[in-house]
Amino acid sequence: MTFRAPTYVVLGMLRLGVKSGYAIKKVADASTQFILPTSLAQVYPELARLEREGLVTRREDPNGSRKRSAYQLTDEGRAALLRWLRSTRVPPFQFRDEGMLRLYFADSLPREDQIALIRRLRERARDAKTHLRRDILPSAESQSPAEVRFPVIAGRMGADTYAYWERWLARLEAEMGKEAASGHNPPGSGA
Amino acid sequence: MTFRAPTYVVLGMLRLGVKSGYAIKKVADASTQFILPTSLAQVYPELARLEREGLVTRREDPNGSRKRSAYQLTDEGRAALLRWLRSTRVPPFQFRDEGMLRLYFADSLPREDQIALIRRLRERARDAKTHLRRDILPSAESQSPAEVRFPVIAGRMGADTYAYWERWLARLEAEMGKEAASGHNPPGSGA
DNA sequence: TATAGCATGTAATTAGTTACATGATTAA
DNA sequence: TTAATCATGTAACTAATTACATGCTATA
Repeated sequence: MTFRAPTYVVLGMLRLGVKSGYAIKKVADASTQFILPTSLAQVYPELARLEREGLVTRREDPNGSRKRSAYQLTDEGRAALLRWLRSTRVPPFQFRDEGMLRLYFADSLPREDQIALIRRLRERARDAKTHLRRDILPSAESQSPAEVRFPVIAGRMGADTYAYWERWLARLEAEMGKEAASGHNPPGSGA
Repeated sequence: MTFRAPTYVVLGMLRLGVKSGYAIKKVADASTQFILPTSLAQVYPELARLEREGLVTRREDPNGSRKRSAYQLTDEGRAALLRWLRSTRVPPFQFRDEGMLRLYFADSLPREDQIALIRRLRERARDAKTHLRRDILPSAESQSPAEVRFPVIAGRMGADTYAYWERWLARLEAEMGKEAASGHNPPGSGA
């Protein structure tokens, strides 16, 4: 049995008291989404597999006459989550971001379009920051009990990172604009 | 014909004057790797496909008696790269990072292990920063001609982001350590 | 009464990685 | 002479997304 990150999204959500597959997807969309997107076609097979392997148990939990399954961690499931959290093997960072890849190859563009690209990246960082601070963090702060602090900490790390990128790209944009205004145009630039 | 990010790694590398599939992989490993990892099993079929669709042309380019293919962009290939760079549709940021996911679920850990997790994440950020600044950026600065600046800019953005995370996590680590030392232990914390 | 949301799943497709296979050349 | 690097590809597998399919319930 091998586990990947989506496995631990499911185990972690169950640990936080989320019970059904549908609810895991909903809560993930309003929280871990910004770290790792999760789809229902991952969640349901993963729950079935975790049950087969004894990390979770399932019971019927109908909502009125609408049927529903409630899952909870077994001791083994809790242990697996802890082992993962404690594991010293942390995979390397990688941005996997198409926007940053565009920045890498931006030399092919004329100066004007380079600046436009940087502006778009900055605006995206600003929007992501605003989204996290306005839509994600408040609900995480209010909905989770006092002893649950790390969802908010992780959300702040994300929001602060976007804010950092916004500043970083604003500075780059300003520098590029100044160069363009002063007529400084390095040879070979442009399409 | 649909294109994804790996397609543009290939087109972008060809635009920068890299010629063979093997060389694309090598250069990517020393540059775009930190944004988007690239494997040979992606590069070769992608080159074949781009040739079929007329975005690149291939010619024999033997190295001594060892055979080799040299690819270069067609006008259509250059246009496709420019269209992508100019496209206003920028996919949303997402971290896709297992380390940050661990942070999100760290409430299950006892205080001591929470601090250890944060320390590991900080050390990983420090190592990634050092790697970029020491191994990646110098070669990008020396190897690329003067009119090619964006590989270095993207590399700096990456390195500065890691440096930011290092500071951010150091601050969090210090705060957690202080709380632990002062005996402040919120109810419900721990495994 | 019809739309949105709750709830659970499978099928098909697309994407990506790892392993396999081959062979030449160069440097230790 | 042997290990590393150059060079090109395919096969097999693993992972992830999108689309499909179904049916109930609450609300506008």
